[in-house]
Amino acid sequence: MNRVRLLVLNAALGALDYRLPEGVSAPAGSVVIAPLGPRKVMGIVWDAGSLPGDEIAFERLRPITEVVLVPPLPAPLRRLIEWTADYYCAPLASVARMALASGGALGGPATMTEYRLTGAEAAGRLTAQRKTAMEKLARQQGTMRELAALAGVSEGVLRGMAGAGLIEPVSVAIDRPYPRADPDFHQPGLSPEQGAVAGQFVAAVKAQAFAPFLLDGVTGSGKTETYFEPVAAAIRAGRQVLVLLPEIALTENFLARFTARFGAAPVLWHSSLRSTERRRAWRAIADGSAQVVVGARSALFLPYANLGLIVVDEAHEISFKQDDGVRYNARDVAVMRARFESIPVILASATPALESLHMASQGIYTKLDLPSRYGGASLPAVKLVNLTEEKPGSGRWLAGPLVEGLRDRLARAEQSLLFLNRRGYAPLTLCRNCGHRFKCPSCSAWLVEHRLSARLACHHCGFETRVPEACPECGESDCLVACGPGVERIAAEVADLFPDARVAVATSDTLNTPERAAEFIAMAEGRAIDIIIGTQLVTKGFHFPDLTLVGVVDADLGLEGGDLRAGERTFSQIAQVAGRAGRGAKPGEVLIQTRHPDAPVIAALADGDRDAFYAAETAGRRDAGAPPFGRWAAIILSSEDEREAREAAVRLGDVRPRLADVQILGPAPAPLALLRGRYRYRFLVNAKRSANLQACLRDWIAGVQFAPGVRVGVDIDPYSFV
DNA sequence: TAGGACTCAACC
DNA sequence: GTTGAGTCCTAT
Repeated sequence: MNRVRLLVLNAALGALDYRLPEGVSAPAGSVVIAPLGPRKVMGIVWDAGSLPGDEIAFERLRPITEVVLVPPLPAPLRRLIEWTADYYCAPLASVARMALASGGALGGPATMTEYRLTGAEAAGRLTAQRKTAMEKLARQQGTMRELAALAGVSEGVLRGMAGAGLIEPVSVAIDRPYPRADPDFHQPGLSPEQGAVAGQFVAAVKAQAFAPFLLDGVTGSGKTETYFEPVAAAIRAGRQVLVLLPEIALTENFLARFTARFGAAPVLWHSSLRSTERRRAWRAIADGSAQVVVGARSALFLPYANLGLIVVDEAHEISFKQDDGVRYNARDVAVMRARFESIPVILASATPALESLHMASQGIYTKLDLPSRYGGASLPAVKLVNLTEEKPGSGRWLAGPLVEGLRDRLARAEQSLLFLNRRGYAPLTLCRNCGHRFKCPSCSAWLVEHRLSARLACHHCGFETRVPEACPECGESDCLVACGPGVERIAAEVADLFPDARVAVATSDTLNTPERAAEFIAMAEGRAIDIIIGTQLVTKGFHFPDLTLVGVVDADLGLEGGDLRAGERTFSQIAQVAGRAGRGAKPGEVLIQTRHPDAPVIAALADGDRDAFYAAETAGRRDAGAPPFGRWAAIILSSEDEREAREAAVRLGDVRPRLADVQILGPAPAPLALLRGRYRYRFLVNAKRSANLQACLRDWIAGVQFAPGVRVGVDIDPYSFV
């Protein structure tokens, strides 16, 4: 019987049965278009008997409209989708949607227009710009945008040249092949330690079996060069590699190193790809021609035809945890994907997550260490600046020792980096006259002043407004005061202290495109910047040889709020940013400003004693029943109506399961009680490892019928506690 | 009485 | 999630 069960890409529907027209074949994993009521939906043919759903008489089934011409999703990916949906309590369709990149990668035009020189002589005189373009574009072909970049002229100039018949359009297939990576392009000289580790990785790639590794090495120990060897081995074996990076802002430096090693850029995947690039990458990944894919977490669910290795770089990074839509942790899902694909996976980090270290200590992951700093550069000396003794002046945030350190580096023509994980100028603006505080209209959060753009912005929902002249509450003018520091304010302080210093602010606001990031890196490497002031964006990836001083403006900032991983996050963030100092021949120094020099995290940073920190943190987690010893989950109930949200929370609370190994806290208003116009109530669930947490949550929630406006979100292993 | 606001159930 | 049908209400 030609009945197929589809996983319809619609979270509320899930499985629906269809009829396969005569002569049409669609094996499991096939992507199809099917009629649904008056419209069409995309779906995936699922394995017979593995999706629960109603059985409907064959005569009532409607036929599938079309089988999409892409390779069927491979079985290991289908298992991964099932596992992810089950583990994170998410609809199968929402997970499957990530594999299809929301479907946008599938359709679309098959050709695009590129341009090349016609070879025609210019009639009459040639403008200087056209002349340059003619010279630079000899034997080149590309889109207007690409050619404009190559020739260093605007697209307008090129359009003019097209009109004059100097360049001509050519229609090319949109899915041009990517340049081939050459595993032997440039063999690097590895240290004996690196060589030994790389050898184990290469053997694992050749073995083609599930093998999870934890690559533990301090910043500058050459982790990237080391894991490039198994990447090369996979390329040689004709298999694909996925490298996950936490932030796309990091890729600039990574791409340069990759290209130097393999002679070609890898295939990039991230959420802001243009639709044509997305389609091209998706198809190359699905047909196996994309050799190495470098991407953000969303690259994890793509339908690789022939995956041979996964690398998760900076594996401790919390940005691998997705906090909207399907709430999954790409680091953990990467390990599961490697298991389903029967391939090795490498988690690389200088400050591994406690969970990863625990897996290694249990013998589940193989831990490999890269101890010494590659090239012999020494680790920076760390000093604490006690802010309760060394008080910066009023409206100032840099204490004496840090100011002296900056002065010293300026005199020696060396670079400094100031780290403060807070964008904008000031996190709170209030009225001196009436005490009015500027709040976001749709979130329970202050508006952050951004002086560069003269705006007040909400960092949760994107709301922005001009900074008003007068207080909207009392009407008084000239009464608004900025409270607390952001990077822009530190930059102002530095400019005031050292008017001649060349200062750059590096945040997601200022480095918001690859071009701007590249420009910043070029300036920093070219020593056109004396003092870099940045958020977490600057904590990793960058390698500036002349940077010898790192100042942490407020080490206590990340410890506030008291969420589970505050200590671990602070430790890894400051350890990472400290690793930016002294990467060249000159030794580095790190100054950490704090009001709590005795806090375990801060003391461990000062002593450079990672093991002491991990030991203390492990003990704390064990006592709290926190991961890796117990498990946490959060349930967030939200509604645009406060009363509706509260009532839903109370009703769910009334039917809470009473189990010995599951403890339920709440409901309580979430710390962010209002987010994007929705009122939020929260339960926290702490379970022993013996409990079946997901089943417990599913049964619990399924027992309550919620009002239509109420959304129920489950967050397994939450990172954000707001 | 046309049209808007709203609820509800089906979608295979 | 999206859609169309059904219901109720109001402005004209």
